[in-house]
Amino acid sequence: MSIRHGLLALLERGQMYGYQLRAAFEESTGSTWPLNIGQVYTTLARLERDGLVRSLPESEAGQRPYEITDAGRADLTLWFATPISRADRPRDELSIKLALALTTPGVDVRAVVQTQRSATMRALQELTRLKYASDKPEDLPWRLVLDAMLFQAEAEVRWLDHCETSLVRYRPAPGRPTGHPEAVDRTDEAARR
Amino acid sequence: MSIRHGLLALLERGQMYGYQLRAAFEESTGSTWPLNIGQVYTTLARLERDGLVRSLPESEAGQRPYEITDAGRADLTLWFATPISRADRPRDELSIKLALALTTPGVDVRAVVQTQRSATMRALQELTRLKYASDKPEDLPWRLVLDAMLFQAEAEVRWLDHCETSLVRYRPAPGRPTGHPEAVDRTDEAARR
DNA sequence: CGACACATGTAACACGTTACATGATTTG
DNA sequence: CAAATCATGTAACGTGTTACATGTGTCG
Repeated sequence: MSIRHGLLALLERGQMYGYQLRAAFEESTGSTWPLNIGQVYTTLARLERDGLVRSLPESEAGQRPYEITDAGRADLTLWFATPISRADRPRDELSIKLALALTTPGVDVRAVVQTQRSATMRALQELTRLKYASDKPEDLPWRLVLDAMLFQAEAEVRWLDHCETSLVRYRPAPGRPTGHPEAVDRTDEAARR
Repeated sequence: MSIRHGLLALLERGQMYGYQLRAAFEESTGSTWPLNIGQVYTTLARLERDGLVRSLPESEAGQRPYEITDAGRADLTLWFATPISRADRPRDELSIKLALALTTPGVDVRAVVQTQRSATMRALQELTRLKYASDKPEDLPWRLVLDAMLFQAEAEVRWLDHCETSLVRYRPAPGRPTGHPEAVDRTDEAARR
């Protein structure tokens, strides 16, 4: 649903053809999620089928611009007016992974948490670097997208720490022992940082 | 990729058939993301095709259990050992929406932000209620999944506030005026809460 | 008996990615 | 000229959702 409405929003600024739409989309969102061109065309075809856009005659240079229709404008207005609910977001793979790790025999949950934490911390640094060492400091849309990722990564690190803390007191369900009984907690908990 | 590995993890606990797998998956993740049964069967078929699980003869009651193979176990181990990177997560529809709202003519960005903020705050309250008024306080996997959602929702609210702050100083690109010049900021900013 | 939960599957569709085919234009 | 970029499309596949078809077992 994301791209569908994204293209509609871009077309609200004026007529554009596929290649332009991809460039505009990536520019608006800071090239964080590259948009593949094939999907632009298939999405445009679906939008036209649904009456939300209208394709215009191909130009002499072989470009086929599209324009938004009234129905498309209505759809777009609705999109902007409707908040995105938790329910219609994709499953969070990380929390599923952690939840399942807890009940899967032979998995060192703390290792999983720590590996993820390192990766997320690295991502955090890279994002911070991008934020300050960039050539487009004036670009508010881009900065907000970047900030969203920063906020999310920070929350993830906090959650991972929270998981680690919770784990200390966790008595695994019947199965093989984990190799780190709770008597050890103070030692390596303090040593790791 | 999420469910594929999720099913593998569940099968690592022992043989199970489709219906059981769905129940176990939903129980592990707190029924937050209901898993549709059709997908369980198609995913199992793909896993079998790829040699990660093996289907066992149908029982007298018409149940077809599956067991994980060595290849499946290897795949699962790799999954747990590999952190989930920012790159392979789905696009964040909310930040795309906000980014595009900024450059779409006729959109009241502040209204979009505030509507979303209200919705997210409501979700936050509901999650908090669930956390404390639940009949499964002992269930660590479920609690961690819930906490992940709480952390994310909190981060989202902070980000939305951050957006609103950034917006105050934002001078929209050439186009029609927004109707709330910066001279007004102190008034409605204070009145809203 | 009839309704409901259990259980397996299939079909159709939306969305996303990768890869390929095909040309026009620009530029070193 | 050759290579890169611009530009449009299609095919194949993975993943996810909804809906339907089908049958068994249980319980009021």
